[in-house]
Amino acid sequence: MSLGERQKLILALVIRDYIDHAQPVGSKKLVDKYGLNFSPATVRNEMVALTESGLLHQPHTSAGRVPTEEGYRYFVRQLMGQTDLAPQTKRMITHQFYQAGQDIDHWLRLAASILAHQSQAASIVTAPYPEKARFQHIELISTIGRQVLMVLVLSGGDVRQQVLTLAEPVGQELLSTTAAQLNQLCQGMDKSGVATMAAQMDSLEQDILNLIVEEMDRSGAILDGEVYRDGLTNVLSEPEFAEVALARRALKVFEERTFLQDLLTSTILTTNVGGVQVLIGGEGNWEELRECSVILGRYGVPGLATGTLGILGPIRMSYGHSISTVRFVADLLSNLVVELNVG
Amino acid sequence: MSLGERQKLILALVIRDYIDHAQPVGSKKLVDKYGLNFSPATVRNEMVALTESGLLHQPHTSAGRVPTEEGYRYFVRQLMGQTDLAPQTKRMITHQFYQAGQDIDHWLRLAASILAHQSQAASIVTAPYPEKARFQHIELISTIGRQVLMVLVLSGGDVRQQVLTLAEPVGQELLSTTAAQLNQLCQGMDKSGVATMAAQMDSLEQDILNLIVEEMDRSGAILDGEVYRDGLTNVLSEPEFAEVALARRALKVFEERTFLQDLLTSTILTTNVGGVQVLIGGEGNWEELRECSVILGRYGVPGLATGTLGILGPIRMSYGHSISTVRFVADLLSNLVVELNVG
DNA sequence: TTTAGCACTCTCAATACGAGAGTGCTAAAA
DNA sequence: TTTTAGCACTCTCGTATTGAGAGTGCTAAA
Repeated sequence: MSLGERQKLILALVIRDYIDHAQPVGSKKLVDKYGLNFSPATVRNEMVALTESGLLHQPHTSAGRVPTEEGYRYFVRQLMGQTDLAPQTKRMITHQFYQAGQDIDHWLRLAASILAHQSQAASIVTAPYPEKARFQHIELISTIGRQVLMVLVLSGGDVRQQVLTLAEPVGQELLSTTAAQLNQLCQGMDKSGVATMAAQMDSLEQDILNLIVEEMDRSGAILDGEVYRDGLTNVLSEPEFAEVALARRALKVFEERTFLQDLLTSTILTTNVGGVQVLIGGEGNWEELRECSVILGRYGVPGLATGTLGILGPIRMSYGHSISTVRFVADLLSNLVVELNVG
Repeated sequence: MSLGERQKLILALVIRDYIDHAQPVGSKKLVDKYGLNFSPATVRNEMVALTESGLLHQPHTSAGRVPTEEGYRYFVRQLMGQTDLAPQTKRMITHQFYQAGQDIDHWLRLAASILAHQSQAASIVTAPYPEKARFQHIELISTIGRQVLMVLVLSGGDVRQQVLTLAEPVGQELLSTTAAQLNQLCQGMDKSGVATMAAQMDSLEQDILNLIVEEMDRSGAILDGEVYRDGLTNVLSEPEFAEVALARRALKVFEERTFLQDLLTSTILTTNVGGVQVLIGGEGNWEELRECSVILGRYGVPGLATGTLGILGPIRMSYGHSISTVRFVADLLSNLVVELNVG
């Protein structure tokens, strides 16, 4: 599909205008508004061509044109070009992160909030997960009665905690020496190493090592940790979701972990850190996302720890701004991951 | 306001029917459907009285009656009586919790899911927060570079973790001895105790103690920890939220932390553990909740650790079932808190 | 190749109208 | 005194009609 320059211009204008006003755009309006130096009739001719190419669509014989999903895709991939946030927006966002201090929980929550606010869409951010976990350190802490808190530090500064209930109370001293012993034995081991070690132990030590293996296993999972969501109600203000059933179906994808898991695993695998995936109109058999677009990005340090972030909004979305925002926030979070790891 | 027995019966039937069908209910229908042994005309007379008392309302001259907010309140407080979940429902819920193992994160997530599913409304569960925190144990773990992970165990098995960045790298041995030392010094202290202790220390120890004080401070806050939400999209399937603007306004209360904070603090303070508060139509100046009802409960062990749970749905909600569910799940969570503390 | 002119199509808001449901009132029955 | 049958009345809601407005496609001229 190769379009003439004028066709590209008209397509871009139609899409931009439609994104802003959610109204079919007609030939006359287009010429008037953007001061084109050719006539409405010419625009109409080009529009016929664009409609035949499947990039535009007429809701009915005598309405203006509306972009099709294909049209949006062409726009995003060929026409839009690289966009960037306004410097002052960047400063503003950076400043907010700066104020959030060093707490990763804060950062992720803030990231979700900024994404939602900037794009006026629903946003999602997953905590960074380490890619290849190695044992680094363990502590065993007696809390109450037979409950023991195990704190496990994996490579990359990833910290897990887990409560285990023992058959009978054990004093803190014994726990401490056990922990020290395990620390020495397992230093730097990966999952299989710890697993074989577990096989050689018995009772208390074995239980603990098995628990460690279990936790390390989880590190492979994409959606293990907490998921930060924000702006779910934003999508409700878009006119395309005036029909609540549509809104409901779309939001369900973000609300239900199983959907989310599928969505993230299927798209994230093909996305590099710093890269951004745009899914328009549920392309790729996402029936639930038929009326939506999703922009997903990945942040972190490959091979160490990476996480996912993204937004969900109507197909009629300001792609340039949204993509830039996702990319920018991803960069900031990546920096955080680096900082936390390098110290 | 004292009603005759027949009026009470009619009011209850109208409300029950309206809850099920979301349609104004008329005199004839009522008599036919529930086999009343008096005539539609009689029902009409009683309805006039109920309408004058402000318990029922006619959308227009010739429609059936619809409960007013006052009507719902009267129903919930005087007519409904104590309800309980069906034994098989209880078993089912208990079973699900049983399968969730001992992970409190799992439990809370599951609680939100069950509340949402049972009531077909949006649900919310906050993690339990300890009421009077005492120092119990601390561990300091070197993770990467100058980053040190502090794991703090407070009374009641409440575990906090916090990362602190030191001026220069410190070895694990020094960290361990420091931790051991602090453990000895601060055992069982409350916040002010730790604070005075901090004043007497210097450098590393002081920094750590101050961080501990900060964490203990947080224990007073109602909405500190994670908040579990579920079923937000349920609300969208209710006909009263066909107008998306309404749905949006209602959901915002659950989505935004500040609203939620206000809501929980203002209602929870007057609710005992095991008790349930019902807020119908945003009574008490909750403009955002004008079209909704909220049922809030409290779980945990007073004086030790308590948390909040609740649901948000349309005013036309099945109060009996919802209240029973909130109460039942609260009980289960309370048991969990007890178990975790007693071992 | 572009453009002016024009008939044509389709939506949307406003209006009208009849069916249906439910009421309130009155007078008779219990 | 309380309950009920009967009936006229009211109001909503779905359907059909209509006219204005916007935008198109086509044709013929520039």
